[in-house]
Amino acid sequence: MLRQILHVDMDAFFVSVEELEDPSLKGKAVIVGADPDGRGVVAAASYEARKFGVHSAMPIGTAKKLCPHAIFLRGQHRKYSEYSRRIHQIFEEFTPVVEMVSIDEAYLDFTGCERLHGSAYRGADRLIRTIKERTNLNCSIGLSTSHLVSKISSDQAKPHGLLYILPGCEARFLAPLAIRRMPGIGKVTEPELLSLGIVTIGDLQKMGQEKLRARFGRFGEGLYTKSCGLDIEAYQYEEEPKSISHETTFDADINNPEEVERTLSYLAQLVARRLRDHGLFARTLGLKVRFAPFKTLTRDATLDEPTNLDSVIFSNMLRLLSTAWDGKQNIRLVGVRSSNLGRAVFQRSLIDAAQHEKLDKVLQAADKVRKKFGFDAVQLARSVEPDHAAKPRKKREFLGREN
DNA sequence: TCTGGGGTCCTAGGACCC
DNA sequence: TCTGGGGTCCTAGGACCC
Repeated sequence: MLRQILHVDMDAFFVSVEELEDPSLKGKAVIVGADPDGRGVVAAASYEARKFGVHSAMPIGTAKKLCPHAIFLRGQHRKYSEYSRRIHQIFEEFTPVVEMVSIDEAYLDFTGCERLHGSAYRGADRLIRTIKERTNLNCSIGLSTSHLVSKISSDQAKPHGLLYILPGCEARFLAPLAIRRMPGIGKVTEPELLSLGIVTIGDLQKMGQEKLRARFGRFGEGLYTKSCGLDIEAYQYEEEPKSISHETTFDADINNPEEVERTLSYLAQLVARRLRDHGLFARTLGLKVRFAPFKTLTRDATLDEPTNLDSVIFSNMLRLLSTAWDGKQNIRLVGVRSSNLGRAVFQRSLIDAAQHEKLDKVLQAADKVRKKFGFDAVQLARSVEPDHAAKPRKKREFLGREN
């Protein structure tokens, strides 16, 4: 049976939600992202703003220069999640096989749904109209026999379009497209390929599997397979995270050890709480430091006993920090990462057991208070500033990019 | 242009083991 | 007394995605 895979992508999702909340924004240059006078990036731009060259991931200062008259918004992640949930519900009315890949994007498998929808094409058309009727949001859909081709064709269909690639026409559809359209080819690989005279996906097809493998190894082999429109493998849905991390960029570069430590303490607590929320323990802890000139380094430590305790994570961060920083260079960003995650109950030494049990109870109580009053209601002593705010200099709204 | 934050996956070298 | 081969784990860095 021919597979029928849809890739559904919301059009300018963050901006469109903002327009629903405030219709006066419609048709204007709107940019959702960081503080335009601070250091950050664009999360989403309206089509009007894009005419000035603004796009997501661009430094926000650059966007302001290109489009000074734009309306700059910080973004309301809760609202976006709410709409995302509603859209997800609509998807599930169309097929049981739904994979949300991000807040505004999903794969739907329509294989064998003819009795429900007629052709997959008609089903996709009805889905676009249903989403519009029920949420007043536009989306674009790519439809084909593979995830990869549908993903690329939804991009080509934007805005508010539906593109159906007939079975057997995948390679022909891809051939004229620029290599940058291919997921996995980014700002580093693109120039590398261009320098070899590879400009379009068709050039990849022509080069052939052997040559690409010789030049790029396994990555090249994958490139060839993808250029022909074949999925490398089925998408598997991971419900369990592989890592949990938090990081923060300072308003201004700093070299004050107390402030660095206070921030690490705060981040360690964020990570630890999320581990406990998931019922997970981390065996590997990582520190990330970005210095003022954007040079980034990481330091890892693997523990004998997995942990989800604030204090254990924090003390390891201090240890790693001492190996990474001489106190002289200015620091731009610090991050705390936990990985090697597992659920397994581990053995503690008997002497520690009672102490750990006490600590666990305290932490559970803290998590409860936080659920009620917000994360900042309870803090490790180390992350509280001597005289005022109980958090690092800056607390940001979520600003994940939408595409 | 002066570059966020949350992730995933890949590579490569060294330690260590048999 | 100039040297193995395979497997696994760990660390560091980097590309890429949304």
